[in-house]
Amino acid sequence: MSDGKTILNEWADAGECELPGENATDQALSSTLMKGLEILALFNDQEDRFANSEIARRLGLNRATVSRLCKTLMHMGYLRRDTKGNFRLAPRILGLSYPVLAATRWRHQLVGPMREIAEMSTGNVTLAVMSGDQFVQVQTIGDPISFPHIPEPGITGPLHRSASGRALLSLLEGQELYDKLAELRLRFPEEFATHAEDTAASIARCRDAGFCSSYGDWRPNIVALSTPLGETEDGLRVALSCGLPRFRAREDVVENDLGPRLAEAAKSIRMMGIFKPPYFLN
Amino acid sequence: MSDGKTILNEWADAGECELPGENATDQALSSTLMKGLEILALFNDQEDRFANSEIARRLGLNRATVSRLCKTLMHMGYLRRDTKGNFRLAPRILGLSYPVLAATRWRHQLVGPMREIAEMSTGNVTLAVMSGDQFVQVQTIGDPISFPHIPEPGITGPLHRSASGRALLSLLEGQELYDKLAELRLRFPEEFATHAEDTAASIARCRDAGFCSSYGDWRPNIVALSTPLGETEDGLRVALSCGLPRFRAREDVVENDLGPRLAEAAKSIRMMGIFKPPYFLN
DNA sequence: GACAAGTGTTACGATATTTGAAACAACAAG
DNA sequence: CTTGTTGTTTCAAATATCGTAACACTTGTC
Repeated sequence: MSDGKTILNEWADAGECELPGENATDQALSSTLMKGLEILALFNDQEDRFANSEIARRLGLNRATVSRLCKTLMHMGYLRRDTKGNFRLAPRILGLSYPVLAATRWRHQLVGPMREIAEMSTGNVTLAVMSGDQFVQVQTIGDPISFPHIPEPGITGPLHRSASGRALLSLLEGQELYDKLAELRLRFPEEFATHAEDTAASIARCRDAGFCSSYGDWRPNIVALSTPLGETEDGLRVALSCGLPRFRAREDVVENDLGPRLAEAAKSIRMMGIFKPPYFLN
Repeated sequence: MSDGKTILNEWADAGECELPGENATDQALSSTLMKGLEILALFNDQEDRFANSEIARRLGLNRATVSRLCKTLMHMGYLRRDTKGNFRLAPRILGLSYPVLAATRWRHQLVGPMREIAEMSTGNVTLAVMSGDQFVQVQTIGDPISFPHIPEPGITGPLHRSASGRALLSLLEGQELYDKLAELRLRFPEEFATHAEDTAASIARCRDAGFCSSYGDWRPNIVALSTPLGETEDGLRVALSCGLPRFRAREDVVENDLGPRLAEAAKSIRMMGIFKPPYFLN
């Protein structure tokens, strides 16, 4: 409780943060590179193809500019054209990810425990790491059929509006937490305010009970549980989460059975010595 | 046999291809975007961190330029700094890949058959697609421990110097094959010549016997078998491959037992109707 | 068939972005 | 305290990028 209040105070302080210089076109950043990356980031699981003009419209760019950038991206092998002339991501883009996957070998050791949790909860189980103002799933266990989205490494979501994200936030302390919250507030002003209390409560819950829950905060029909695992030696913050379709998740079961069991599983995973434990666990 | 000769002839023709205009700085390509992407592509499973000056040295760029590009990449969330100040890929880069994974749902249907092959062969089994002048693994089954590299989606390799790549090449016919070979020859002039005969033989083998084999052509200590599956509706060419440590792979077993079995498995996978079958299977 | 509206690409000149040199601070090694 | 790194920033010069315009195509309508 008092933890929650403390956080909310830090929160309020985070109101006065660096507005100056941010909205002006940062002359130290390469705008061309940004545009190219923004094109790649446009694609998602719902929209896997784009016409040139559609890209131009969404990013507010000239058609000619998009044409040249896409040509470059194709030349580099990250974009392809399908039979109808639309742009698609080329499989080669997976090659950029591989070094990250290869660097996180500890994932493989957690597959066993994750499977157990998946069976116990009859849900999806995921491993997420913090990356900037998002979490990124790096390992998933689950049935691709029973869910609307396909559980795969690479799914990203908001830190402040999801169980995984909040468990990750609970791993931060002091200045670092302060900075991250300021960043989030800056990036999503309205959303941040809406979810501030829930986020604070979830962070406190992670510290006190070892897990937090979210009822559709991110994906409307998914109830999620998450527990902070800790930090790897190379500085990645990791959380373990579990997702259930809403209709199958009774609140009292989630809070009094599943949650504690997930926290328990996290505890035994921490015994493996992969992670530097959260600061609040002595 | 005659097929192999035909290919070799096409090969020879491929000698006279567009040298002009290629080496000059293509004014239609965005150089800044290319530099940024080259920075990201620098990382691999062996080298997962770089100092600013090291990047500058490898890409022949000014330190100041690299500083600005990396700042941009960090701003976009694809690069991070570790505690020692080195640049690393940020997990968020996985997010770029997810749309590709989500678009290839058929992968999941093949996990079962792939498991069977893995048990049968006691090796790694992978699903690879063609992307530009490389193959990219999109699904892997196997033991991360028994191999020097970690089997994961995102591993890329050469088309002309690997079993997977050659099986993929065997899916091309006519002009398309011609063009692809020309592209490969242009990009790897010396390597291409060295492996030309093996590549031609492997492509012929895929047509005749339904599989091809490679004894360390790509990874020195790995013997690989591969079979072409076909083409998906959205134009991705797919091959199914199997890798074994060399010491465990007796050549006669590979050629007379494992190979035919892999080809057989491919045949039954093709019955699932996911792929447009190779042109040479009427 | 002819027309109109839309798309994607290529020139080309103007302009704005990027570039490299130089200076700086930080740091490590001698 | 040097000396040699490294990473960042500034600034003017230069170059690469941008938008306009024109082109060839496609698509759909009448």
